[in-house]
Amino acid sequence: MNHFTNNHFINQQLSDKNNFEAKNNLEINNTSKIYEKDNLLNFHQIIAHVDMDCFFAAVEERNNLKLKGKPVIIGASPRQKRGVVSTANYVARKYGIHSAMPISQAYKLCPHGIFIQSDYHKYKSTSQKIMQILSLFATRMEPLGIDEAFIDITSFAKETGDLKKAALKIKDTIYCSTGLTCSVGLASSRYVAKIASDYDKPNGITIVHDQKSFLEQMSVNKICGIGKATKEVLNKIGISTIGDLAKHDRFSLLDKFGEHIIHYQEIARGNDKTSLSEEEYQIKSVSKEITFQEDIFLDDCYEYIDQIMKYIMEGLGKLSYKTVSIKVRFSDFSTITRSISLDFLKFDEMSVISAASSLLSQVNDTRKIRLFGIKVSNLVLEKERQQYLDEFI
DNA sequence: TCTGGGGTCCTAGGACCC
DNA sequence: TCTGGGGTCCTAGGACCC
Repeated sequence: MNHFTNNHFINQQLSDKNNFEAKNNLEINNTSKIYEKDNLLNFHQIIAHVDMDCFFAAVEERNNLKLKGKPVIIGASPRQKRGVVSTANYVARKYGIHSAMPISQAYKLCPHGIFIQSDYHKYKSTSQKIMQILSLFATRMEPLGIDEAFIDITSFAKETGDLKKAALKIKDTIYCSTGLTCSVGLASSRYVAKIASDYDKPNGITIVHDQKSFLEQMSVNKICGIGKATKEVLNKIGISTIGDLAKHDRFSLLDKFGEHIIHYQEIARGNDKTSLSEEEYQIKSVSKEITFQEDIFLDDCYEYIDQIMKYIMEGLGKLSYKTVSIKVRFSDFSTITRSISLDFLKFDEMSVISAASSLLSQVNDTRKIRLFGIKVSNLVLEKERQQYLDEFI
């Protein structure tokens, strides 16, 4: 039993890690007491954060039953010198393998593991199916990457009248359609819902009725947006838990971190009232970068421009762009970017190629290079580009 | 240990305009 | 001769997310 189920302002954590079917018979922990004033069902908005469990690895396991029970590691090939782990299933995690770990290290930890190179297109089609299902329950929806999303389920939850049932319905529908499990967090704000979905993984449901007691003892970096760098600075001034951040003097925070820290403090205080965006998601940039197996000379980067462009044009589809950037990472890992905004919106390949070449020619450095990439941004839909052209003519 | 790749958002300084 | 202030765009770098 965890400390939250002992708390008077109870947050429900409902889990069954082994048997998905048994979910339907789940009971709320007997010690739970839900005070009406703290019942999430009575809040003006109910946000669910749905996070697929070890998504890439789970898709591979579903497609190949022979993988069941084995350590599965998705990412670069272990034969490659450079590359990292993208996703490791729970069996692989027992060996100490985790996301972002160098693949060479993962191989040392678990040489008999099943290493699979990630196939983004395969995962993308499953992701689309999941997003479609989620939209059935949502009045508003914000995907976050390929395998998770926030959904506003206020109406659905209130109609159902039971938050646990509502969460189970979402999980069931995804499972029946894709064979994959996910973890769900329910709260009155998106940030708390996100922390909640992470609280009981995999295949869990966490419902937060009282944000304050749920958040108080957690490390500040549980808040999405507070990473390693910010955490270190916060720790130095005596802030280690979300409760500490909530209590800290606002003006001294403003001094050290600037305006944006106030939003984080409001989240820590359980005051985040922002709702999900009504606008449809539109991509803001398309990029492609390559890390070379062996460092190369600056002059050799030109050879890769064509190859990179193919990816970018594919990703752009009907979007026009205005800004072209290049990124160069040297062998010592220091990185520079150079960018240029063109006079007019463009949609052709040649404009990127010539802009990227020209930016590259302006880099004056003799160090060898481990990564080269191109990005286009300031994207505009074809329809809007036409309007823009009409105004000019 | 040796650090991918695809994104988003923020900050800060400078240019430029009114 | 000295020089405000607001707004917007551009560029570079960095933090952070999955």
